[in-house]
Order: sequence, then C-alpha cells, then structure tokens
Amino acid sequence: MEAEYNPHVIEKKWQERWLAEKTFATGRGGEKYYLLEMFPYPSGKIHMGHVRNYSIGDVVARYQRMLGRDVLHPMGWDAFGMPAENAAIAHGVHPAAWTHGNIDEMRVQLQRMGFSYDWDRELATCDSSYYRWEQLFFLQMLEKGLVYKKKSQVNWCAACQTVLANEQVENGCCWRCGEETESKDLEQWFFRITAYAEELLAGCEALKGKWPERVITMQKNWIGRSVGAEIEFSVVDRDFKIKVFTTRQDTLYGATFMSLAPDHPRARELAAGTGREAAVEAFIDKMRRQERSDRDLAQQEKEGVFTGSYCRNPVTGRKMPIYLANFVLSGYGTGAVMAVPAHDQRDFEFARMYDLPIIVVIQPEGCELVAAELTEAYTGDGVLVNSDRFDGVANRQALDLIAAYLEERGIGRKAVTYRLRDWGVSRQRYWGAPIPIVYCDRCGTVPVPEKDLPVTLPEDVILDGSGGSPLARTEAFVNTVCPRCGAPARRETDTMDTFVESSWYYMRYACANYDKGPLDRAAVDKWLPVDHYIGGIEHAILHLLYSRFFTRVLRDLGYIDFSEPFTRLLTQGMVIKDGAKMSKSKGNVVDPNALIERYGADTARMFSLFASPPELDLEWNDQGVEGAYRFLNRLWRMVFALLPALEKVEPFAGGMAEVPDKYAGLRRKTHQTIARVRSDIEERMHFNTAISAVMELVNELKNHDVESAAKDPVLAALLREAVETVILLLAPIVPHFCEELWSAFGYREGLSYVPVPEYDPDSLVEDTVLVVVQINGKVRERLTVPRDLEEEKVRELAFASHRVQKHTAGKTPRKVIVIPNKLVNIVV
RNA sequence: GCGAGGGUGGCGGAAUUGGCAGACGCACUAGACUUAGGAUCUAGCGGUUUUACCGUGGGGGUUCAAGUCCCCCCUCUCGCACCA
Repeated sequence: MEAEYNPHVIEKKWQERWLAEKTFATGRGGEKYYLLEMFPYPSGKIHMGHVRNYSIGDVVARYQRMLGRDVLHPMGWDAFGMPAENAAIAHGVHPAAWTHGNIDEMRVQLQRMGFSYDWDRELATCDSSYYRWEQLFFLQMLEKGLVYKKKSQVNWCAACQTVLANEQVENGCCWRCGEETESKDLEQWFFRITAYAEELLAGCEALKGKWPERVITMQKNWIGRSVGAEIEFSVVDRDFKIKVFTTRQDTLYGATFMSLAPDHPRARELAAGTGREAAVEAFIDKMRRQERSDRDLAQQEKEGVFTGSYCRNPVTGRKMPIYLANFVLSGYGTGAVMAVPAHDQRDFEFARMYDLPIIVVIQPEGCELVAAELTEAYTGDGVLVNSDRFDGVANRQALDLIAAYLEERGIGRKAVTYRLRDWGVSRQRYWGAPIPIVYCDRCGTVPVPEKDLPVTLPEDVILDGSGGSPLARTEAFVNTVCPRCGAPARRETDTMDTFVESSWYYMRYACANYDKGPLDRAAVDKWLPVDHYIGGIEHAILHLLYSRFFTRVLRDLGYIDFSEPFTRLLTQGMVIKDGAKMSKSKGNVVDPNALIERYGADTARMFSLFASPPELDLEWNDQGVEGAYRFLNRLWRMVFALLPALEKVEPFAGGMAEVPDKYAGLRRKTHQTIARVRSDIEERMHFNTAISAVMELVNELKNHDVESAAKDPVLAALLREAVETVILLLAPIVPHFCEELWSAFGYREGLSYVPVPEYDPDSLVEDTVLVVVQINGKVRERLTVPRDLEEEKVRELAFASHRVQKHTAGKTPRKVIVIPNKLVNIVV
C-alpha cells in the first residue's frame, strides 16, 4: 500500500481489472436483481445529472451483489433524436457517425466513473439490430388494431420541424427546444394507448408504496378519468343530435344552452340558413388564428357566438340556443357541453356575458339560492329543485338516478371519459426508426412484410435544414415496390417518436444479443420486471407512462407475462448550483471530467451521494467536494498508519463477552455503524446518512494509535474488524478506494462479492444508558444508569441529583413520568 | 384555481416510534507544526442581556413532553390548468 492516496493510479488499475475479468457479468448465482438507471442520450459528454443518477444506481447494484444477489446492471444509449440531425446540419457530420462517436466518448467517461455495468449487454437504439424489432412490434400492433392512421390536428414545432405528442408540449412550448408550438392538420400514425387507459390507471394502485406518490398522482391526473353520462340533445329542425359528456347529469334540468368547441364538426352546419353564417365563420377563424401566444389572455375572458340553431333539453323540452364557446375543447369528451350556468362557473360567466337564462336546480342546505342574485355558480352539494320527478333528491344520489332514467328512455347512458389521448408517434425527421409502411396506388396502405424487416434508414441523405422530412426527399428510399402487388409504390417517410425506443429497451437488455426475435422469452422471464428503476423526475409522465403501456402491449402480443415494467421507482432530484439547475446559459455547469481529473471518480461519487438524499435536489458545492476528498485522504492515512499492527492479527471474531470493557465502546460503534448503514441503504436509500455513520466510526478510530495496537493484540483485532467494516460499508460508494485498501489487507479476491458485514445484536446493547431528567419538560440533568434499572431506582436517582433538587426546591412533584432507559420528567 | 412536495444554524443536511433539536460535512474562529500554508493535527462553533432564557416559516391547540400529531395562515418548488 502506498503512503499517499493516488486516485488516478488506483482507479485506472481497478477499472482495467473489472473490465478484463468481467466482474459485473451476471450468472454468479443468487436471487436475481435487476437494477436499472435511465439510459442517456449520447450527447458526447456526461453531466452532473448522469454522475448523480448513475452513482446512486451503482451503490444499489454493488450493494445488492454484496448481499449475494445475481445483479443485472446494464447500460446503453437512447441514440435516436434531433441533436444528431442538428449536428449534421451545422457541421456536416453524418448523424450516425456523430452518434457513434459520442457513444464511444461517453462510454469511456462512464467507465472512468467506475460504474459496475455489464458492458456485454450494451445496446444503441439507432442500430438496426435494435429498431428492427420495434418495426416488428409496429406491424403486430397494427394487426391488433393498436396502431392506426388518422388526419388530426397536431402540435407542430416549427423549430424542430416535427409534430409533438400532447405529453411533449409543455405550456404550449416544445419540451425539447422550448419554442412555441402551433397546431396543424396532418396524417399521423397513432398508438392506441387509450385502449389501456383503464388498466394503466388501475395499475397505479399496485404501485403505491413502491413508486413515489407524486409520480403516481401525476400519472393518474394525466390519464384523467371522469365518470358521468353521455346525453343526446336533438337539434331543432335538423335531423341529427348533439351528444355531450357531463359529470353533472344531476344538473340536467338546469341546462339552458349548449356550448360547442369552435372547431366542432357541426359548427358550420348549425349556422347554415340561420343568417348567422358570417358571424360563426368569423369566430371560427378568430379562434383558429388565436394561437398559443395570446392564449393565456384569452383564457380569462369567456367568448362565444350564437350559431342560430337550437336544441332541446331532453328532460324539460326547453329550447336551448347553441353557441360556440372559446373554452370548450374539441379534444375532450364530445367537444360539446350542456351549459348549466347556475352550477358551473364557466357556464355562469358565459351566461352573464350573453344574457342567457339561469335556473337553480340544486339548493344547498341552510340557504336559498335565487338565480337573479347569484354572483357565482354554486358547485357544491344539495337537494334537487326545479327538476320534476327528482325534486327533493340529494344531488349525489341523483347522479345515478338520472343516468338510469336517461338510459331507460334511450337518450343517454353512464359514460367514462379520459383526458389521455392516443399517442401520436409520427415524426417528420430523419434520425429515427422508419415506420414500416408502403403506400401503393392500387393496394393503399400496405404493411411491410415481416421478412422484409428491417426497413433500414438510408445512409446517404441530404441534411441541410431546408425543412420537411429529409427521408421524403430521398428518392432511393421513397421509391419501392408494393409488397402486395409488385407495382411501384412509395415508402412511409415518417419515423417513430424516440420515446418508442425507450419504451422497451429495459426488456432488450435481458437478451441484448439475441437475434432470433425481439425478446428471448427465457431471459426475459428470468430478469424482468426491473426490480429497481432510477432516474429523473422529468420523466414522471412521458417515458414511464409509455413504458407501462408498451409492457401491456407486449404482454398482449404474447412476448411477456407481466404488466408493470418497474417494480420500484426512485426519482432523484436535480443537480443545482447557485440556486439554479445547471445549464450552459446560466454558466453554472460543473464538468464531471474536470472533477475526475482533479479528485478522481471516488470523490465525485462520494460527494454526489453525501450532499443530500437522492430524491431531493442536490446543491453543488465545490468546497463540499473538497471535504469528501479530504475524508478519503484522512481515512487512507489512518489505514496506512495502522496497517503494520493490524496485518499481524485476524479481525476480531468473538462475541461481546470477550471484549475488554475499555474497548466495548469501539466494538459497539463498529456494530452500530453496520446496523445503521444497512438500514440506511437497504430500507431508506439514504446514502448521505450512511456515509455520516461511517464517518462517525472513522472519528472513533482516531482515538487509537498504532503503538497501542501493536502492544495489544485484542485491540489490534478489534481495530482490524472496525477498519474492514469501514472498507466494506464504503465499497459500493467509493469502490476503487476500498478495493485498494482491501487488497492491502492481503485479500486476493476483489471485494465486489464479499458479503455485507452482519452486526452482532449483543454488541448494540449498552450496559449503561443515559437518562435525561426533565423538570416541566426542560432538561436539567443527565444521568448514566445501568440499563433496565427499575423505575423506582431511576426515580430515586433523579431526585437525589442536586441540580434536580435546585429546581424542585420547596415544590411537591405533581406527576413523574419515567420512560425506561430514556427519560424522567418531573412535573411540579 | 386544483394536486403534490418542501420551509430546521452562515451553508448542505440529521433527528427511523411524540422523548436531549442541530448528527455528519462545509464555512468560520483560535491554537499547534512550519521558511511558507489554500496541507495536516487539536479545540471551539444556533442566538441572547449566559447561575438563565429564547430557538425548527407564522399563529393557535392536544400532551408530562411537539421539528414530529391537529386546526388556521404565510411562503417556495414542481405538476396540471377552462377536462364539462
């Protein structure tokens, strides 16, 4: 062992050994444990978020190995996506070359961090050996009706020249580039995720306690299930009906008008021949032009236009004017809303603005609402009035009764609506997995036969940023023959959303090199689902929801037999510096490579784990890093100093009975530390407190020197036990450092598979305990007493204390509470 | 507006079941060693008017005892946001 801690030398040494010996390959026996961190986009450089995410994951992986598990811990690349194309446009590099170059750089950086991956399972989603199976899934989903194409209004990002799924639009802006999105009519491919809405929602229940509550809540809200009724309203003098969805069918008798989305398909028809055509047309046009920019303003003001047509309230027969209204969404429910101004705030505001009638149909307990005097809608509970046969019924009960009544009469029924929309997967970009479809003038839309997969992304395309899909301009790709009739045909030029790749990569890791199909059933059955998944909270909806959907699809396609991909989920917080998320524009970025250069990987790992618990944001602090580095140096020097005495003895292996009294404290601290660290890592995943506990033990060791140890073999044995404990407990956190110290003690085998130390329960028990004496809840005295001393004796000792007497002088205790081994509280 | 999660020294954070608030680390202060110190070691380190009192965003409550439980309020972060 060297006298100086030299991280660069030892880190290189151990990393090379781990790679050469394939230390982290699976198959060493033990119960399976699949630990996965979200794979990175190969930007070319790892950032602090990666360091943190992968350090957390690596601790768990290494710890599980030391618990005797057979750990699958793979790494790969989410390699399709826009930046590769942008780089091509900006620098003339081909996206494939750019991506593979970045992967090579990032792999080296990850290896320099000492993460314990099984590199033999590495995959990149841009390789046809990966995306070919995705194309197969697409075809099989098409067959099952889970893929379809439709013309729809889509979110279009002009900057990225592509469409975005609903989930990918944040506050009207592109989730990737931050530019405002607009809506556009395009033919798009969709995955029918709504077919699984109910199951995805129900599945949330099973995740409780294993996933963070807020992720579950976000998913539930996103799916957005509403229970209510569909009701049909016949239109006066027209031969069609308008269907609405409502959750408040109990207020049906108070519906006085109807509101439709401005882009409702019947809008123009309703205006035709009423003299309102021009006004309606103007309104539709205004709404269409009113893009997201001034949407916030528009949100405040209710606005609409009368179509000139009427419908009839199906239960009262009332003639209800039909309006178009700016607040009705075409994408939700039926795009039509029955307006009950007395009991819905939006309808109320609209009614006041356009002077429409208001009828109270629910009276709250204790006061009487009068329509003309309302200043806002009453949305609470109450008893029905003005509701014919339902008068006097509590509105909660009326929900069911009215739904049943409508159903009897054939004008409505109970219904469930979801906020979740189908997942649009078409992207007009080059660097993605081609959608395996051919368009033939004679046969129409024809799926590429499975035997012709993969549809390979052509290499020679022109990427000049001129807009539109580069694939569409690549004649050699587009022109093909129809697989059905052999006539000349054209290929689909859209590629798939890159979230499709990340929806199933975690399964492919189980059999990354399998080439007879997407998934090797035996391997997937063995390893999946992922036992513990770790990644950023920013994927709480998108990636995790898509993955949960995809897992169910693959289950129904017969590939797997589980439904939830990730048993446990840990979402780690962001890395912050100077109060803001690290970003180039803020200039507060810390480069992990510079950090490794200066302190080594172990220091970087240790600080990112020590500074805060994983789920909280981590405030980066250069001086804190320095502190971690100093700790490692201090520990190194201490071990180096003690080694000559410790290597002469075996670690202490006896029981507490053989430990001399003067060393009982040391022994106890060692085993208390084991107990604490084990529960911190195994149960709470709080590595910061685990590290603190080890630091305390190290501080305790400072009280002993090599001279005393050389003279007293029992002390030496106890110190060796303590030092080995420190090494083993820190091994998952600072692995290179610990390997080096471990080998200094003469162990030939690396410590990746050395069992986590067990604590001796006897060692945790102290013979004497500190009992706090309070007077009226304030601490006045601390007594050291034998453990489990009888209550009466403890009480006597407390009262015997002169400090206690001072505070109780002249007063009679009214009450004395004694908590064994802990506290006495005297109330005077 | 709705939902979720936070608010504890100068800073990051501990306090696992209601039982000594501030573990561990950073910063800071003093001392030692030293030609030197941004190295290392030792000691101190919530506040104040220091035999004591105050103190976990603010106010109230329950309790012998509250950072922890209950009610009200303030504030910050995140998500959703006219979802009928």
